Amino acid sequence: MPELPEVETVRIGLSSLLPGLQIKAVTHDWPKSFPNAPAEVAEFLIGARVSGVRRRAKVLIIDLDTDYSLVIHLKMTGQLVFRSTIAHFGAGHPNDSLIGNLPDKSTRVILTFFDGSKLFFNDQRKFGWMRLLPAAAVEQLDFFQKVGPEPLASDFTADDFIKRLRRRNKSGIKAVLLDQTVVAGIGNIYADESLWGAKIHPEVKVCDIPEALLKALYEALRSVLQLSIEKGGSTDRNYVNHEGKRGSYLTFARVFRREGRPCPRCGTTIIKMRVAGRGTHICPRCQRV
DNA sequence: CACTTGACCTGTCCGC
DNA sequence: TGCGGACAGGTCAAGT
Repeated sequence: MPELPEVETVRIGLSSLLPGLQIKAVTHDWPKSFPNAPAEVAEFLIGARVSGVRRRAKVLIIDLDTDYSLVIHLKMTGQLVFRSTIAHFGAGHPNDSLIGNLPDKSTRVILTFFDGSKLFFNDQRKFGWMRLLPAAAVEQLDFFQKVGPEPLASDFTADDFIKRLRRRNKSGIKAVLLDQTVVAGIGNIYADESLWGAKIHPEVKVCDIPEALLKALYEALRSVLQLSIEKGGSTDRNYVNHEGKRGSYLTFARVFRREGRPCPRCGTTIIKMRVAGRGTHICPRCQRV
């Protein structure tokens, strides 16, 4: 669920809060959430100061002044919530906050800083993880070696996009969009939204899609991702930002989670189907190619 | 090789 | 009300 716009929203939030903070303590209740703790934690995490927060694909990277980095993948239900003082560890406004007192039963890791603030890594389904790695080792991770380009990078062109799609010419377009080695950061929500935008059926093979439609898909994908970042991402069930607040993109979604409701373009009822093993939302009239 | 399926997990929702 | 099963869907590994 956290896809590129959700992780980017968290990055933006934490970038204004974490740099300069010094780590005092770490607790973790679920070994797989922090698999290489505690081996190197005492030496390279405790006492370290945060020097910056980055994102690559759906991965968040918290850089430390020990030349180590915390690499974090939220997978489906991960949350990173920052609370500045004990007084604020309680619930936020009920209208916009999905979580209350922290830690709660899905808290896996807590970073405590010397000023009393805390960063909570919550993960209901325990698929997410956090790893402490030498900064130089981060880009050597198998995932980063294979992951495709950032779709919002200024130098990522429609030609680049189409060339990469063409390498999977015989595969269905949705499966290709979800393949992180083709383009980074796209998940189920933005695959469905961008395919609707370009009027492409998710099961159509790449080789059967006209060039002009692939170019439209490039434009739709970039504008959907950009809009979602502006709206703070999508909150379907679990996603919250660094303040524990929901994102509002789904208010603007055209097809995702809108089965049974009219297509905003032609009024045809949106249907839900299964493509590439995922719940997939389409307008059966608009998306016929 | 490319695709599909299963595993990793928990919470929610639906039908009986 | 309780209970089993389907479903949610990011990524990797194993199977077809």
